[in-house]
Amino acid sequence: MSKTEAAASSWRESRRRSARETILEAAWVVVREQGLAGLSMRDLARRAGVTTPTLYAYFESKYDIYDAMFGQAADEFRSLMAEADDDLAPRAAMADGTKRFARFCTEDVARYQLLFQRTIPGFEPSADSYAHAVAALDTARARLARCGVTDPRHLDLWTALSTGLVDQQISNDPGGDRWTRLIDDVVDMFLAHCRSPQSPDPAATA
Amino acid sequence: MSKTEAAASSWRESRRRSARETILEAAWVVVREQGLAGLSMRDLARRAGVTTPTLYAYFESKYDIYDAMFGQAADEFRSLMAEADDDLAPRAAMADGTKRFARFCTEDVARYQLLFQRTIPGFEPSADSYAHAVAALDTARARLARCGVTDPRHLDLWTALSTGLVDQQISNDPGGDRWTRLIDDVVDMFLAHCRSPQSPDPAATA
DNA sequence: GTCTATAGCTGGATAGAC
DNA sequence: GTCTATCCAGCTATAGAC
Repeated sequence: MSKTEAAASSWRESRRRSARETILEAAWVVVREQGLAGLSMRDLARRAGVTTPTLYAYFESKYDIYDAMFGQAADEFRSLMAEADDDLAPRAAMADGTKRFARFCTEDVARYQLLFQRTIPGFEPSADSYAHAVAALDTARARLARCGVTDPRHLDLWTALSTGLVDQQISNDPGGDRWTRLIDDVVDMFLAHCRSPQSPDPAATA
Repeated sequence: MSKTEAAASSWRESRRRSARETILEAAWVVVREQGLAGLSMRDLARRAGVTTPTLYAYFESKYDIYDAMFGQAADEFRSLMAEADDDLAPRAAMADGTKRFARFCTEDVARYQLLFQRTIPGFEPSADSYAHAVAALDTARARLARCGVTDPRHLDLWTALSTGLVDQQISNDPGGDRWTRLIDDVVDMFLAHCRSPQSPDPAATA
C-alpha cells in the first residue's frame, strides 16, 4: 500500500466527520515542516490524499485556508489564556499567564508566526477570528490590573517585555529555555518598576 | 524620454564608478518597496535599467545579491554602534546606544529584517559579513559592562528588552515612537533590577 | 558585457468528464 | 465531489548573437 493510497484511505474514513478539518490538519503539518510561506496547494493536496480541485471545493482560495487556520489558532489561544487563575495571588497569576503565553508561542512556531507576526504578504485575518486574539490579550490586561498596573505606558512596556522574551527564545534557542526561564525575574523587575515613584529625568541621572 | 531610457542613461553614467554598487542601490529601493521576499531578478534589472543577464555578470545568484546587501547593512550597523561615547556617563551611554540601535532598526525595516530576522528561506550570510554584526553586538555588551552588568542572564534579559521594544515599534506603530520613547524608562528599570539584591524565590512572594 | 530569446520550473486556480 | 488535464503567470537562470 503506497503512501498516497494510505492517505486516501484515511481521507475517506475521516470525511464522515469533516473534510475541512482533515485538510486543515494536513495544512498544519505542512507549515510546521516547511514554514508558513512554504504552504502550496499542490503539496497540501498530496499530503491530504486528494487533488487540488478538491481543496477548492472546501476553500475558496489559499488565503481562505490561512484564515481558517488563523481562526483555529486564535480560538486555542483565547481558551488557553482564559483559564481561571483567581485562586492565585496577583503576581503569581501574572507569571503563570506569561508562562502559558510563552509555552503557547514556542511549542508551535508556525502557529505563533501566523497569529502574531505579519509574515504572509497580503493576508489579513477576518474580523471574526481577530476578535478572539484581542479577547485573549484583554485577559492579560486584566492580570496586570490585578497587580495595580493600569498606566498605558506600562502596558506597552509589558507587551514589549513578553514578546521580546518569546522572540529571543524562538530565534536564538529554539527548543530550550534560555529566555523563558527569566520570566519570574522579569515579572519582579517589571512590577518593581511600576510601583516605584516616577522615574527621574534621564538627563539628571546621566 | 521613457522611464526605462532614463534608467539606462543613469546606468551608463554611474557604471564608471561601480556597476555592482548601482545594482545594489536599486536592490535596496526594491526591497523597501516590495519587502525582502519581493525581490525578483526581473524587477531588479528593470529598476536598474539593465536586463537580467547583466545582473548575472556581476552576481552569481540572487543569494549572492542578498549576501552583498547583508554585508553593506552589517557594515553600517557596526560603524554606527562603534561611535565613541566615552564622554558620556555609563547610564547615558547605554541609553544613547539603545536609541541608536532603535533608530537604525526602525528607519529601514527591510534592512532590519535582512540583518536580524531569518525571513529569507535558505539564505545564510557569509561568515565575513556576519562577523561585522557580531562585533557591533559586542559594543553593546561593553556599554552594559560599564554599568556593572556582566551576569549572562542579565545580558540575555537586555537583548530581550531592546529587541522587544524595536519589534513592537515596527509591528504596531510603524513610523511612530510609542515604544522607542520608553527607552529611558527601560534602562532605569533594567539597571535598578540588576543592581538590586538577588530577587527572592518566586514562590515566596506569590 | 550586454542584449534577445527562452528553457525549465513551480505556483494558484479552473474546465470539463465522470 | 472528485478526478485528469491544463491554463497562465511568475520565477531563476542560461544559451547564443553581437
